[in-house]
Amino acid sequence: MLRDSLIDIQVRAMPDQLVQALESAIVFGELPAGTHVVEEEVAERYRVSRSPVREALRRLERDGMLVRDERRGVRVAPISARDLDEIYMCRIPLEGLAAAQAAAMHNPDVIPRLNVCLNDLERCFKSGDIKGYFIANVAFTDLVHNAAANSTLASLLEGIGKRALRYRYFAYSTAPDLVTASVEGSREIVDMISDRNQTGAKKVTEKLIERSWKTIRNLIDA
Amino acid sequence: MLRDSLIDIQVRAMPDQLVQALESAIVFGELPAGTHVVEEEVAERYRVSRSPVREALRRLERDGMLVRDERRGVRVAPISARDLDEIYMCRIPLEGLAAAQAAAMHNPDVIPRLNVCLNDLERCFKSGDIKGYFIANVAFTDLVHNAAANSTLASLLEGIGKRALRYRYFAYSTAPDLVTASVEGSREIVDMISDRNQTGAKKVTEKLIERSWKTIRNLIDA
DNA sequence: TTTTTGGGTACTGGATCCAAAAACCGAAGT
DNA sequence: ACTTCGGTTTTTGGATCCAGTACCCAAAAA
Repeated sequence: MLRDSLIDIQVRAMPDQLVQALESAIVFGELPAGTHVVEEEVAERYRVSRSPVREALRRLERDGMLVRDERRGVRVAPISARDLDEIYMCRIPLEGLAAAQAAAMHNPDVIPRLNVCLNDLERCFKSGDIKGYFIANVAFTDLVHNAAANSTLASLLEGIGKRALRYRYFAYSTAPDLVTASVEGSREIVDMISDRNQTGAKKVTEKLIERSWKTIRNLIDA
Repeated sequence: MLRDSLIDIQVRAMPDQLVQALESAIVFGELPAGTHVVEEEVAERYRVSRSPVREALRRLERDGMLVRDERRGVRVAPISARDLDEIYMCRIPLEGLAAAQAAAMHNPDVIPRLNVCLNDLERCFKSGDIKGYFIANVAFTDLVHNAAANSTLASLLEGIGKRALRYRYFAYSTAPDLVTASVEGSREIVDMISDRNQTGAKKVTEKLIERSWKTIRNLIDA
């Protein structure tokens, strides 16, 4: 039908786009921690009214990217060692579970897609394209999350994954050589998933994240 | 001044109140799964405009209590064995982590408070007060979550905890004797926490939740 | 009788609008 | 010079308005 071919012109709802835009601005440090975000300004900047902006801000608040002072507006969430610890403590078991489930499901056509991602990852790593590396990395983890076939788990991970990304971008952009371990680890995870090795996938994933945690932590403390 | 004495009647923000109200209506089955929730009706029912209602609905959607069909509004999320499985699969490691952290922190004055909760739990159980039992149970788990001193973890658990509550209320109200295991398990958890036994607390918690999962699952399948 | 089409209705999503709280600023008084 | 008070401005939070879309039903066409 004609409708079917036209229907996806309306790609995404407006608040989604705003969330996307603000989110990456926060992750990539264009909006530094603590910046006061004013509804009216965002609305003007993106040529929309305050309604969709308000919704977008609420969502970002819920994801922990923004914090709200009642009746005083929102500001970009501060980053801190404490916050980092909280996030990673939660990420470890959840990412582990996702990897294990992905291995358990063993959807045959995710392996090639994971490999494609892996290549992107390596390419960006070698060419020193930090931002590109992060895009590829998000795509990779998203694939794993989807392969786990648990939308509840996926949405939990999406939220804290983004928060983690802030710290990771901060860490990797100050010490670019950190990505090495990440690339290796990702390859190991793919191996475990294609072997249907649930506990293996879980263990490898948890180790990788734990290591990432420690490394970032050291960098922040310094 | 008179104004000052009146001003704090407005204890919480309006959307919060709406979330609270709708949430419990959903958990306790007053709004059955699939019910179409119309913004205008809710607004009229609670004597507010659509703005705060919209925000409340967005939040409930985000927590998985409501689902949205683009441009067609929201309805109460359907319940299903699949959904139950997703929730519990996530709850197990997270609740386990929370219990372990609570044991690690060992804030001395949470133990008596947990015991108070435990008594409430037992009393409601004995008098067959299902709804009261649930209130006490939420208070209990909230205490554990707070004792873990990880607000990120707490907020993750708050979200899926509520979704789980729907299933638990459904299960317990059809087979009231199920609560027995829950009361015992809760006591064990308190013991582990006061012994500062992290792995023990984790194990016991995970077991308890896993058991609850299986039981509810059987009931749903039937 | 079944399918299509047109109009009417209902509801969401976005844009204003308005009130009230908080931040800002400047003048007066200590 | 420093604080305090009062008015002004900014900005949030809630109410209302308007446009666009999906749904329903009835009438016309096949």
